[in-house]
Amino acid sequence: MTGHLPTQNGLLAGVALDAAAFSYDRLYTYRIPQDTEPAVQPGMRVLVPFGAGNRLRVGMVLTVTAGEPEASGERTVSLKPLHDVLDDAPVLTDELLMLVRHLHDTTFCTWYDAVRAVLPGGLQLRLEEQYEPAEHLPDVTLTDEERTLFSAIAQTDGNPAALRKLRDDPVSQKRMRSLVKKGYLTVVPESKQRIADSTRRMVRLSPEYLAQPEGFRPTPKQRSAVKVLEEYGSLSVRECAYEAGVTELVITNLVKSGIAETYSAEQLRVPRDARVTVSPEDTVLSPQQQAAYDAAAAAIAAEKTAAFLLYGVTGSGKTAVFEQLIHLTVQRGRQVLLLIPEISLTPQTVQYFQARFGSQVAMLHSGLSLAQRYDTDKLIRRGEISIVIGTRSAVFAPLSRIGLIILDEEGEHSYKSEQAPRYHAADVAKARCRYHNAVLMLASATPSLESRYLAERGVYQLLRMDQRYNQAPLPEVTVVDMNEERMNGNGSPFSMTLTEALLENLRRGEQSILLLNRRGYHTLLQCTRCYEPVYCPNCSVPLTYHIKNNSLMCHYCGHVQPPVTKCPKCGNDRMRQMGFGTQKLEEELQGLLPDARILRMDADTTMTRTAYETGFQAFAKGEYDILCGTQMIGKGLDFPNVTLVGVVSVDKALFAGDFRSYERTFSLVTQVVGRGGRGVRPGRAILQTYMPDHYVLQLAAQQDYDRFYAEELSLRRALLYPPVCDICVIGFADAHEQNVQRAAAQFTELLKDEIRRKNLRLPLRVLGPVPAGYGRLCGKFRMRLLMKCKNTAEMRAFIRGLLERAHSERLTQLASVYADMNGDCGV
DNA sequence: AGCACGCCGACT
DNA sequence: GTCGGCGTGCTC
Repeated sequence: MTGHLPTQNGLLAGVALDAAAFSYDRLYTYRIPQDTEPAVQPGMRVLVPFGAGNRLRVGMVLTVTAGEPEASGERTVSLKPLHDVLDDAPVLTDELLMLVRHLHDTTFCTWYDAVRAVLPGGLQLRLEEQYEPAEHLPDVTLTDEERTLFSAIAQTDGNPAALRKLRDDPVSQKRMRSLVKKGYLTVVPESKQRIADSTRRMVRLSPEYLAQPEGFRPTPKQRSAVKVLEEYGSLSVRECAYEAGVTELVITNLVKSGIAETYSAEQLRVPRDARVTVSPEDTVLSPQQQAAYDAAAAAIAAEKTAAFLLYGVTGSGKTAVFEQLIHLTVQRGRQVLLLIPEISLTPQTVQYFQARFGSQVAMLHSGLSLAQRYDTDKLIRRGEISIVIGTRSAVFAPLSRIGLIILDEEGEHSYKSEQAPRYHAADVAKARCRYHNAVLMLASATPSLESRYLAERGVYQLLRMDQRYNQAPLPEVTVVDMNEERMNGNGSPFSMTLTEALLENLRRGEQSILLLNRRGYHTLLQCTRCYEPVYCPNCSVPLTYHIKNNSLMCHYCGHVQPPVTKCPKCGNDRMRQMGFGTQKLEEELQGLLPDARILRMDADTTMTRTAYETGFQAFAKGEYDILCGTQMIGKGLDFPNVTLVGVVSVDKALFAGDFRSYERTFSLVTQVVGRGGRGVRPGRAILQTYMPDHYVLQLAAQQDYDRFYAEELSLRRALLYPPVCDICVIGFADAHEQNVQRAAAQFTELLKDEIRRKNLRLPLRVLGPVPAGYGRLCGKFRMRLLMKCKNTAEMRAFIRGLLERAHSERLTQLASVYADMNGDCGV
């Protein structure tokens, strides 16, 4: 209707803004000035003016379009232009841009949340504001303080360090703002990349010297440096000085006199020295492994998108199948993404694959420093990496020719992000496989109900490996009723059966693994009069006593305090230590078996990854007799000498308040039992419980996944839980309980109203709101509203609408609100 | 989130 | 009469 207005068919950029709140997050359109250099493309970052104050913000260009005449007119005229282009070339590929859209469509995040997830680490920009005296000083009076500050700023003469000092001072910060307002200072934002390429200053003999050494007269010290250079060719300045036994000054002079020259060389902050020591050609697969391999290999060769669920019992040799599929994919000139659930598993997995594929393998996980991540991403982009092994976030690795994506232990909940964007790695992997015509392989000894259900419906092709490699029998499992032990007067955490088995194993020089899902020494400190345990001041969770630092700790928020001697509730001065954790377990065990060499592994002892690695290696080498710890010992590589697995107690995990509690416990027990008996000797497992008849423990003891699946599925059908529907969690959190309750109540009303107003026909059942498992965590009260629904685009749009209305009706001022499709419903 | 606009009470 | 309190609405 305004088409008659003069329009230049300029280019427009759709920009995702950094630091945009959900309520006003959308793609904003900016005019691209005609002479912009370099040419703006999707995937480049830009600086744009935003809001009434035109403050500059970082944004990511997602689209570039020609300004259409009909959409232009008055609107186009008022569009603001881009302020600056921050990248010379796109930092996101078309595929990664597609993933940004996918994340935004499926996970209730802001556009830039999605951008941040796919943006290679280290490329994150920081916006720094520099203050400069204005060119034309306005005629406004200043206070004395302002005048003093202004002349101080003028005196720094643009020296960044001096300016930063002034800027970081809270008192001058306020005055700076008023100086800006009065027009004395202008703000010049500068975007800084946190990590840059690392280079080393290298030195070599100059061509002039090499052509005519006689023409130069080095001093004796210089001569020794020249000797080193003649021997090594080129090396870093520091190394050269060190080798020659001189200071770096000598090298500087050597360069001055024209004998040598320096240049800078790229330095990678990740090791690149992996050697191939094992040929994948030598691997021989069992018939079952071969069958699984053949099915997936056919799809890889056909370069057709396909998804497989590899159900392989513990010890069936899934890794060898992966290895062969990876070998095939790489031979065909395509790349592989191998995802594993935990950082602590990466070193072993990487070692295994580097021994077979050398330095084509790279590791990518959140434990890397920003610099290491940056360098790894650089190598991947350059195409020097064919195989990326990593945890959840590695699913965004900037590979360009993916042929195969493997998710090992696919049911692990670490594959689901608990922060925006709340994506599941498998979902992203599917999107990438579709884009690349690649093969997706989900693998597990205990596939998630969801995956197994999809396999049944033909979405995934099910590949079964139900025989253990080398026909090693599964451990013989004994279930011990701890109620009987108590009645017989055994108050220790170890039943007679387990004690005897441990002794027997020790005598035979064989190794044992003990699982307990409780960290710390005692689980809690309790008053002998009112029985009240000592709680964390931030969370509604009892504190755990740790003997090593003699303090009470909270495993949720990290709170540490000295043990109390008086009950905080009733003032009684007799406190008692209750329950037992891994530390106490270790101590009791040592008392029971004084000669045993015991290794404890849990989140406390393995704070550093190296500790975990060395611990595992030491155990594998036989330096310990018994490994005891929490869930983390349930995974990991084979320990052939382990012939006894003891589950001290997992009862509590069955009632964690989440509809997945049974599934998780089944999976944990099945996996840890499967750790045993992998070598030539048969294994046995002892499962201690106060609920010996509980079917989940019974089925785990029998390693009967199929029956567990059938039982659990009928339960989920009856109660309407995934996989027969989807669950969207709406979470509320705030420091004040009342606010959370009010926000949750208001949201529920709003939801009812929207259902009525929009005449929603989609299947939907609402549960709650209910307080989350523990009322308070990290000082915040939490509540949850569960929406059983179908995860369709229509439903997601409805939920997005709810969130938008919650924001516009200022419900978010009471508490923070988020939506998470198929996220964690419990604790 | 930040900024402007706008509509009311406390002041020179 | 005006300065400034913060409720309301918008951000290409």
